[in-house]
Amino acid sequence: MAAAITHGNTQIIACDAMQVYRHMDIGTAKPTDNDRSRVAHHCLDLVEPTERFTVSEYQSYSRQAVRQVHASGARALVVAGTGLYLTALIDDLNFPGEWPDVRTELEREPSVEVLYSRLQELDPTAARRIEPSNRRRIERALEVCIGSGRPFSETGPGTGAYPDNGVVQVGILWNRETLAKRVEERVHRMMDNGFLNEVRELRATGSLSPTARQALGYKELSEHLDGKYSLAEAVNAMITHTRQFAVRQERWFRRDPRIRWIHVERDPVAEIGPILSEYLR
RNA sequence: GGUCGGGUAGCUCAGUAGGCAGAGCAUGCGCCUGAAAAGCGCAGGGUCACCGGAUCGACGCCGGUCCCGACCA
Repeated sequence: MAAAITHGNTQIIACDAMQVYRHMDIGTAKPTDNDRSRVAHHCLDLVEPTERFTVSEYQSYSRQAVRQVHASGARALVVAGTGLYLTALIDDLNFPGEWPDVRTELEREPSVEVLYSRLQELDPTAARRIEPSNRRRIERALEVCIGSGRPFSETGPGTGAYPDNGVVQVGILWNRETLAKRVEERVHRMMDNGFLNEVRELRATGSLSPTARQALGYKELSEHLDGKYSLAEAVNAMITHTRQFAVRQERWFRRDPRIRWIHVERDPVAEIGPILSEYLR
C-alpha cells in the first residue's frame, strides 16, 4: 500500500490463493474497503468459498488484470502470497489439462507403490523428479500421462526455471524471531477482530471447497467448533502452522535468483520504501 | 511421615533377560506444473534427575539424595 501510494498511478494485483474467496476476510488478512478505496486492487473476491478454484483460473484472471492495468497506463504491483500462483502469472507455466475420470480411477488405487511404478513406466523422467511417497504429485503426473497420451515431463520446464521476464521482484525478509512474534500478534489480532465468528458464518453457508477448507486458521477454528480441541489449542495450532507457512514461503522464493532481498528490522514501510523507489525508477 | 507410580531430545512419551538410546510433534534444510495457506523428503539434537556401589560393561541392577503425582496417616 505504502509503495503504491508513494509511487502513484500504481494498482495492486493480489497473488494469494485464499484471498480469492469472498467472505473470507479476517483470516486471510484481506485488504479492507478503505484500503481498496485508496489503491485499486485486483484478484480479490473472485469466487464463493464453496466454488472450486485453481492456479489455472488464477493465471487467466491475473493476466487479464495486468493487461487491464497496463492498458489504463498504470503500473501493476503484484503482492504475493502464493508462490505457485506468482509463477503462473509472471512465468510461462502452461497447464496440460485435466482428466477427472482418470483422476478418480487413480485415487481408487490403494497402493502408492503401484502408482509410482506405473509412472516409472509411462514417464521415467517425471518419476525421477517425484519422490516415491508423494502420492499427490504422482497422481497428477499419471493423470496427465494417461489422459493426454504424452509424458507429463514434456509439459515444460516447470517451476524451477527462472527466465528473464522483465519483472522486478523484491523479497521482504524478517529474521525468524521477529517473524514468529509478528505471526503470533497477527493471529491474536485476527481473533480480537472476530475471526471465530467469521468461521461460524462461513460454516453456516455450506461446505467449503477443498481449497478454501484448508485455509490457515479456518481449518483449526473449524475443528475447534467440531469439538476436536479447545479454543486455546486451536489458536496455538494456528500460530504454529502460520509460522511454518511463512517459512515455507521464504523457502519457495529463496530459490528464485531474480529476487532482490530486503532484510527488514523494525519498520517495513520506512525501510522498504526507499529501496523500492530505487528499483522501480 | 508412610506406600505406590514417575523423572529419557525443546515438548509428549516408547525402550533395553545389562552391550554407549527411539517415535510423534517442534526446529533447520531441500523439493514442488490444475487442492499450493496444499503435498513430500532429508537433517541436527540427549553426561537416559543427581551421588555412590557391585559388574569386563549400566539409562537399565543395589544403596542413598532431590523433584513431580496419586493414595494412606
